[in-house]
Amino acid sequence: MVSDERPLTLADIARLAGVGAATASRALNEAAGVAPATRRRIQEIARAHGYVISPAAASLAAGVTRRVGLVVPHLSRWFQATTTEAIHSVLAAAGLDVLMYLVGRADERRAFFDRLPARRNVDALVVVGVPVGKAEQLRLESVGVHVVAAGGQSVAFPHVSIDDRATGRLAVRHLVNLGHRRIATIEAEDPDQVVQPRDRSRAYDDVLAEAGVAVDPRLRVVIDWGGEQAAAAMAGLLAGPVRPTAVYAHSDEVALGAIRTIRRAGLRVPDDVSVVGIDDAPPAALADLTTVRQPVWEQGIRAGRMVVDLLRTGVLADTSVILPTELVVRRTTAPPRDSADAPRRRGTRRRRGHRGRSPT
Amino acid sequence: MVSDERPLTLADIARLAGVGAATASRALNEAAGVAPATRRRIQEIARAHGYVISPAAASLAAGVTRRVGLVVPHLSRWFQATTTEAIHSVLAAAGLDVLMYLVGRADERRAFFDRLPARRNVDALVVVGVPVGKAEQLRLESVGVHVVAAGGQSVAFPHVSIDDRATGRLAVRHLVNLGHRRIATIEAEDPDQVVQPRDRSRAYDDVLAEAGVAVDPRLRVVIDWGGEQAAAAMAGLLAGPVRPTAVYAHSDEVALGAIRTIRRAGLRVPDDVSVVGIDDAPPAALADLTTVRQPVWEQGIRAGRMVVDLLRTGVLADTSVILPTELVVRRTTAPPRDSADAPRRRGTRRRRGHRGRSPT
DNA sequence: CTGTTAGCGCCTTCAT
DNA sequence: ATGAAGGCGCTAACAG
Repeated sequence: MVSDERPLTLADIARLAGVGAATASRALNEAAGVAPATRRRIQEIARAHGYVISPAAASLAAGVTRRVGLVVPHLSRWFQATTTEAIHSVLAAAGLDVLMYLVGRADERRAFFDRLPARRNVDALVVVGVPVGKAEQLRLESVGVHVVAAGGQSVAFPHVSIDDRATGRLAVRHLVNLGHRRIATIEAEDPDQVVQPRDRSRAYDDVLAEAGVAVDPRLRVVIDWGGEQAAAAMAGLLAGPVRPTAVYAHSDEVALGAIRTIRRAGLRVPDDVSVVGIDDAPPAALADLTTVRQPVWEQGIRAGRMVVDLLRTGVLADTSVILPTELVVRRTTAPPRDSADAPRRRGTRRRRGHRGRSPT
Repeated sequence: MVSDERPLTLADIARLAGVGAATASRALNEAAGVAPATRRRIQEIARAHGYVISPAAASLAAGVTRRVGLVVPHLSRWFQATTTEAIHSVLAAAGLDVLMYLVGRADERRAFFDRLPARRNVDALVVVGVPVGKAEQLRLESVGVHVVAAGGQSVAFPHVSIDDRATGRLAVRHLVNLGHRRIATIEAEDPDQVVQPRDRSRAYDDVLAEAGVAVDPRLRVVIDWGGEQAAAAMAGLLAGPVRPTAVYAHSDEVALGAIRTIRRAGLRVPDDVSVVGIDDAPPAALADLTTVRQPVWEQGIRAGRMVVDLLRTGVLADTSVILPTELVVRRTTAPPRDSADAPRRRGTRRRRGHRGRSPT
């Protein structure tokens, strides 16, 4: 078994190549000031002997870690998982290692910023969907780690995200355009306060006001993020005094939960109730859900690039990147059946395909 | 404001506390041999000054990284994301940092094992759902990093997983017990070869054989993993010469895709076609899908503990942990409908439907 | 219990 | 273009 030999050091390689350690170091790091032939020879020897640099030593000597911390609440959430993958792909391509910090619970987040494990452990931090307060920001800055935010609204840092208000408007506007007036809204609040759905809620008020529809508080329900909670909320809505002809959900997950309840109640989607979500996560397509798509992968890519740029140059051209969203019409929305709610036309059932943008 | 001051070192803290560096080191590392009062004082000073140890220096001196590498194909897959979260929670609690290596594509995996970027970067590796061949195993061992596998069938390493064959049997047996005989199977193969569905396929043959039902190759279809592919496959099945009364899908994702197609075709689930999946991922509950639940979080926890034990003691009590799965009956499976009252589009050979009893 | 002394493996001026 | 030497910050023997 080979396992217990002392790993080769730079000095070993240098000796093998008949050069000094400094030259070996320069050669292996693609640093300037080495004769091409020498460099090749050294690299060849290193490769042949399976030499691997000691990150610890390099890090200690050079003062950089070549590591980036990824701070994210939950990987089980599609948005965060996808963003994380995208960020990782960019960082990995740039030769940076990714340290993962999962901070879903508030106490985990506090502990993270308290202990600042990232302090000397990473060169930069990417926070995905985590609220970073002013205090944390200062703390981070004073410690000299760069920070980039993705998918949140941490205006304090360079960030990339979508416009939540415009996104919500797309969804509600679609329902209004179909002729709906009794539109319920299921607002998902993150129990861990990670996501502030404020803007998605405002969008509802905006569009209803523009359409001259009074907001009926009985049609607004706030839940903890999650399909099950949404299902329960929908049950309440169906049992309530005002039955909605359409539902605006803050996410696909919520929308899907609502749909399950509607179907279980013997009602049909979209014939009896239309439902629209936000995200266009994979289950949305499988459930034929009308939703507003946000470019999740792209957000991660952009955030990753920001970090790489920051690490390379120390500065950033674009400090705020807002990506566009688009309505994806599938088969969970249709005009309301009851003509009292549909001034324009009676509900006709659509059979096939029909993907694409909505009548704005 | 933002300080460019040199970060405090252990020596600074030692001086501040009026002790030697060694004592300070011992105090901060909870190592034995420090007077309680002294220790408290040192810790207090360190905290007050916001001292943070330099991982690089500690690592270089001690020869361990206190980092664990997590090798996983995709975070966007529910199984892998959940397992990853679970593993992370255990490792974080043990004070270990987690380095993430995403190797979804075959070339990424090859590159990983070729270059072994983890080589001197981590103390151990957890591989989640990645096939590790004999060659890779030797490579890893020769480098002296511990390896634990989760959710795969890498018998070469300490591992935790489920029994895929038994799991598949649960699903198919359920359909058979309901009285189904024309059972289609949609087998999902990972295009990246990460998952080998062999055992889930065998389960189908097993149970059908036991039930005395001949396997009809026209009812077996193999696809690339994914809901969309499953939807297409289901369309093929419905258009085929033998219409199944039930479908056994290799995963929930596949099952959901199939259901969409069935519904779009104007058929009903489970009245016209029953569908069963595997996993019990969150969308399963939302879609009321009958499925076989596997304890994903638990698998991650167990794998994480294995690593921690390995790092602490160097050995492992249990080197192979197989966790149980269970059938979850929801509303996508039911006995086959009597052919007499089944409206058909094309004539099919009718077989006497054997009324099923209630599911187990 | 505590201090002193050596490195850990590499990068980086400085010479040459 | 290359080599020599110092030090990055910490831990692990040893002494005391």
